[in-house]
Amino acid sequence: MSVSTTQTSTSLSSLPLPAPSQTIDQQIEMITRGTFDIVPKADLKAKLLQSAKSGKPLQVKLGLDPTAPDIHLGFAVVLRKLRQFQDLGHEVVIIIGDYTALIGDPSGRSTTRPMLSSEEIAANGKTYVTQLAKVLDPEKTIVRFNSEWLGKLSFAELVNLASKMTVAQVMQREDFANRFSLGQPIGLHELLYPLAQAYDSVAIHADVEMGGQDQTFNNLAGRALQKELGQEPQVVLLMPLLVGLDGIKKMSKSLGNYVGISEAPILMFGKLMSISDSLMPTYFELCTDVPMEEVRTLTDGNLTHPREAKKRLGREIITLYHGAEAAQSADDEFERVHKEHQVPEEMPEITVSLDICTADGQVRVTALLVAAGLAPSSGEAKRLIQQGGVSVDGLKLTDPAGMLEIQTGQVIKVGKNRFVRLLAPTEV
RNA sequence: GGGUCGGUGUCCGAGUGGUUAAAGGAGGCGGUCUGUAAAAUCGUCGGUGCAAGCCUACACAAGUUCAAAUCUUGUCCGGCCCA
Repeated sequence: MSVSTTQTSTSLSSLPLPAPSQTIDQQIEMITRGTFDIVPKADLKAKLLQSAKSGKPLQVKLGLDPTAPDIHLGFAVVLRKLRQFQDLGHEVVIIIGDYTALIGDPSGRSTTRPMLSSEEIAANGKTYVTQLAKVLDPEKTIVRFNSEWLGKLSFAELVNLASKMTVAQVMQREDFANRFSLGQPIGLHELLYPLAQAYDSVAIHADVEMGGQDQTFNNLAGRALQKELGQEPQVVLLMPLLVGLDGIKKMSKSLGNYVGISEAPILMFGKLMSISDSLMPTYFELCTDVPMEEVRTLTDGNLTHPREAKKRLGREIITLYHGAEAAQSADDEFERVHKEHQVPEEMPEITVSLDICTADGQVRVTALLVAAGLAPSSGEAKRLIQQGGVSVDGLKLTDPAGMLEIQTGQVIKVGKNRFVRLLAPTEV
């Protein structure tokens, strides 16, 4: 039986549904893992049943900004859930919000978002496809841009759409309500965002919309608008926002508390080892496929030493993105460096520039740290040295005004885990 | 359009003429302790310089003053109230 997807031209394929080996209830259980909320759960079951009966895959929507993609573990939480749908035979529709971004000039301040040209958007779209392929199945992924339908809306149509929502409804949204009560500005256009996103769901006839917990309002708006316009409303599936390495804020690149899925295994491992113990259960649940029963054993301090559990966590995650071998060697390397206090095998190498050297080949250590990128300024370098945070070949530096004779192979260590190997200056 | 309040370092926030590179908090960074966890604890956080020092900073600009984050004027941006 072949399936025809009604509304798309960019569909990468239309595969017949494989007969899933799990029962619907097992599928529900799998999908439910880690979710923050499913609204309403009963509808999800109904949709899954219906799809199984008709052989027509569900359209699972995810909306994204057209900014340069940056896939970290937090983002991957949502993607991995989408992947589960694909593994059950359903189709994922990625909507790149190029049009919503064009409207956007968020919070007005000094950071005017540059308008993206259509070429840039197309380029970003491509990048997305490659990046998403690390988690998603490209065969079952459709990428669409919302300018396709939003750009065609006439003002009259927009007004009509806008009439489906009230200000009070929009102001329910927590961030709007907060900003309003704090006296922070809210641009009128920002109120249109939920509407625009909701219309995306209408345009593609979404069956399920995935999103982070912070998207609750927008996604529910989609559900409401579909109902309003006579479509069967989508099920809204919300994933919690993964807490970042700091243990407090959500993982994001701009906060610097993230683990990118393309990062070097060793780096990933180190970052994951630094998370707070209390984060482990969440990370296991959201970032790995370790069965929940086993997770409970791993995260019970009486049954498993937290350190071992965390190492396991690191290996599991790295295995997903780099393979089991890379995971094991990252673990081994970590042991060497942190347990046996050896120098890592690989580290950045810096060739010392001649113009910071004196005639007899000496370098002021503060200048060296700055040149090596280990300190942002010489003042900071000085501080690091004074506080005993810098060592050369294992010897702590004490004099911030000190000089050093460069020898190739010298290893500079700053703080606990920043290493650089020096290469002697070369004649130019 | 009118009235009114406000714009301080990464963020929050004190400071209403000099001793202010600017209190306090958050956060960051480094040391000790550890499991590169948490908690605790000590130190540190504009730039440059080996240093003395110099430079740049309290929205922007001009001014008053021996001296301005602090006073005046203008500009820009924002909140609230009224229309």
